[in-house]
Amino acid sequence: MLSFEKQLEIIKSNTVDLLPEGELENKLKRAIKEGKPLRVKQGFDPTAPDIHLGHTVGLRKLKQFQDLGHTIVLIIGDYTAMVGDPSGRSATRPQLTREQVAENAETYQNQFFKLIDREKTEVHYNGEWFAQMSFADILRLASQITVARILERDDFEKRYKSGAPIAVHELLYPLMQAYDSVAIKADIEIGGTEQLFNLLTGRQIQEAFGVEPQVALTLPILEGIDGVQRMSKSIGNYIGIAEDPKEIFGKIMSIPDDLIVSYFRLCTDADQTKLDIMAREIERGKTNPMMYKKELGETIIEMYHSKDAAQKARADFESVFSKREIPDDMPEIKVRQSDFADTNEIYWPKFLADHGLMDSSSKARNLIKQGGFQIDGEKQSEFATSLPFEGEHILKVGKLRWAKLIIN
RNA sequence: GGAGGGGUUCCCGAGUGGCCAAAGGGAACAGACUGUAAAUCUGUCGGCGAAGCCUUCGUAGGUUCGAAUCCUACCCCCUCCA
Repeated sequence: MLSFEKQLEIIKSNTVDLLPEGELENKLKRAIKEGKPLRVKQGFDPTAPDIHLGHTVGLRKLKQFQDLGHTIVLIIGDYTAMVGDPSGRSATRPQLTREQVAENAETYQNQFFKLIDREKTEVHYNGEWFAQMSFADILRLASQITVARILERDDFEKRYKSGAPIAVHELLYPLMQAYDSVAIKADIEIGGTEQLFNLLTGRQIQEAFGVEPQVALTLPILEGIDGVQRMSKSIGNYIGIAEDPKEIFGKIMSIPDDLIVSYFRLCTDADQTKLDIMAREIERGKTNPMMYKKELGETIIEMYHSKDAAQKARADFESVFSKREIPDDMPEIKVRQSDFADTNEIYWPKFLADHGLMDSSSKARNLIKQGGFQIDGEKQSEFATSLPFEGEHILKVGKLRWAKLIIN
């Protein structure tokens, strides 16, 4: 094990809250002295099966603990998923069925262990204890906290005041998460800043059940690629680690520039010195933010896929978007001249819609009007091309869609 | 059980008899610009081979020359009082 000071430094990096003051120090000292690793918990509800960069902030912190020799305890919240964490939510979440949860949990775990050493991780489903509980047990648990206390939370308070509905089972969520900490005797629990209440409730409930209270460690919340809301699958502003490298690279390139540094900080191993230099250079306009964004894209793809994939994704992006080259793989559309014999021309709006390049011919017509349709690199301003039209042609529809048209 | 509020185009949200394919915002898309799929600006944003027509405002009927707007029934959601 590393020295106390060194460990503390690593653990504290990037954290927002570490409560209560000084308690981590005590636990850590004791752990080192007794050679007994800390039990570090984080739970995930398998509400959606894909892990995205937002999740990796916590997972990477767990990894640090793991590398320091501590024990990671992963809770897969199959029961809590049936409630849906109300944290930061303004509406009741849809409840999932057992089947959906089981399915998601499976996919989820496979992705977990891209970051964390499977061998050294303890995995629990919270169904392990919740499925056993009787109604009397639930009452006992529920009696440990007051409604006022739960309603203190920002999100509930807002919903309550604004008259938005709060279902009773939602009130149970913090207690369930807290009880997880009792069940696995967590020393530390990790979560995003919006989890602070849940984490602190954990302490209270642990105490009530005679377990030493955990330390609450919160991490910054990663913004989604829209740069506004937190990264979340349901909002659709996420980058999944299992996504296609090209897709990841593209999404990274589309994040607002002022997110670059925080993405580097929270999602990569870049050290503080590098982050400082980067922030300064971007601010002074010394380096084009694009350079860092590309580096970010490569770094992240390399972490979850491979160096090759990273380089390829970058090269593809550069050729298609920077140099405006034609991509090497594009769908082919094969047609015959005789297909258009009745009008003796190809009417593009309909053609593009029929071949799935546009949603509808109205939209296609607009796109052509706006100059977004090219044949062999030439903007088309006419809706139709008269017939004899043969051979291979490259169609560019908007900025992203390409197709090779083969007519004979 | 009682009283009240509401369901509008991808989302939020205006609209209370014609001027409404429906304000505004967001998202999305396109163009310009840029060594970014960033930022910014402009435009488009139900469907139809452009006129004009067709289908949309919870569902089903009805009133009217004409309904998102009025009436009836039904479904769903929410709040408050008990």
